[in-house]
Amino acid sequence: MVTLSEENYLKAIYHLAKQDKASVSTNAIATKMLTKASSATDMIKKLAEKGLVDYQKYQGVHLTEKGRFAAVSVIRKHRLWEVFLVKKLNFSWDEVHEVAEQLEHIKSEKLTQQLDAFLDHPKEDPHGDPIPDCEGNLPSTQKILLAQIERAESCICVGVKDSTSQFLQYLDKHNIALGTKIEVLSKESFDESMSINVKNHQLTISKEVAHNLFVKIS
Amino acid sequence: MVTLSEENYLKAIYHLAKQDKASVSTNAIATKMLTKASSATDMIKKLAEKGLVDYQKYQGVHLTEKGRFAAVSVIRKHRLWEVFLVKKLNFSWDEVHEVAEQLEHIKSEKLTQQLDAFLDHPKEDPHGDPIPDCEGNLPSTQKILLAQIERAESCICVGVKDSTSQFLQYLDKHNIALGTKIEVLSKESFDESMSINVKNHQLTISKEVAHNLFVKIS
DNA sequence: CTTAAAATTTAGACAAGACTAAAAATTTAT
DNA sequence: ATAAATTTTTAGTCTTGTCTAAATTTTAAG
Repeated sequence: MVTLSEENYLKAIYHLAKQDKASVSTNAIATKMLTKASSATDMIKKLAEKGLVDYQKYQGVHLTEKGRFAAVSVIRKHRLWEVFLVKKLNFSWDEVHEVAEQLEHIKSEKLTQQLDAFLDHPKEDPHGDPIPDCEGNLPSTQKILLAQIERAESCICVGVKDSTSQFLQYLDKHNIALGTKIEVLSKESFDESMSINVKNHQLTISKEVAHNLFVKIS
Repeated sequence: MVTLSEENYLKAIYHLAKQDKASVSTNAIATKMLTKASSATDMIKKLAEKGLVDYQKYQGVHLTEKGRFAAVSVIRKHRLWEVFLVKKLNFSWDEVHEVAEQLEHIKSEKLTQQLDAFLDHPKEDPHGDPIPDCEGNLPSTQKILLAQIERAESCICVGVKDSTSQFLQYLDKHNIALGTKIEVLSKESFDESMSINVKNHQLTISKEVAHNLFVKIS
């Protein structure tokens, strides 16, 4: 049995590990969990005890296969619930995170399966993040950050990196949603700001925005 | 903020108090919570501290208005989720309790309201129990136990007192569901067993069954 | 290669919720 | 009305997850 707290740590480790394949440091975990390094160390020991992470003192951790599966299972539930909230209960994409953080810990195989079916086996959550299947497989996605586009080119918004409500509401305000076509007009080398066209409106976006929008070339 | 454990105690106290208006004893609470009297005492003190119950040493507890509202709110969520599981996710009425015990603790006003609307403001859960409205009001129900019927008479099943899966599966096996018409043919004074007719099948039910089925006279 | 800085772990403490054993209050029975 | 039985509370302990402060290890700088 994996506790609620353990599930949250596993999720944090999973998200931190995705970036590079190296081991995840105690400090990184503590920062992500908004807790102290000593608390992270304590939890790491419990996770290692249960075979969910590989751990050597002072060397950080790796998820084991068992730990990765547990983490991905929680992420699957989180994203399915987000879809439910938006599609069925009229939540907007900036309101779902907090509630999904609670719902993701509900333990019932049948519930998850039936919810998945009820939603027609969605492939992505409302922020464009892929939903793992029940075996823990994630479809590999071909998305890049808008900031990585260097020349005038057309692309489609397929996801967000930052899903705080501040950022999502900024996107709403400028009519940018998943599937929205974005034409890059120019890029300012001085501050990395970009001039783009969205639905026939020209708009200048900052480096911060460009670094938090995932697109695919269209 | 009311913790998960506190919510469960409040629910227990609410259910125990319904029977008679007298105060609820420490032992009764401990028994219902499958815990020890000393643990119940500890929790009672916390609830009293938070103004959720009135408590005097050795005299048992009463829910305060605040405590009653908190309890009813949890019961409202529990029953709404049960409806969701049966109506939308194809759970049967004997499978919902355990999952609803988890879902009832999710904290989000908006979630509860939207769920209620999504389900078309149901008045009863899948076992015939009334769903409190968002202000904590419960419709008063006019149901009696089948065992209280003394003579040949026709009635309709409107609820169950025991909702363990053993009992619910017994009812399924004999084609008794909410809304099913039950004709009482005779009652045996020796053991309180009853002879009834359900959908043109005659059936003898024990005292135990008759004491756990709610009906209304039709 | 040695030392200073940074990261990590250990030790000891605390709050929530539970338990056991023992003490105190209430209820029941004679 | 008092003794026995039952109920309830208290005292002290345990586990989980957290914290602070101190000690240890690793990393980085010179």
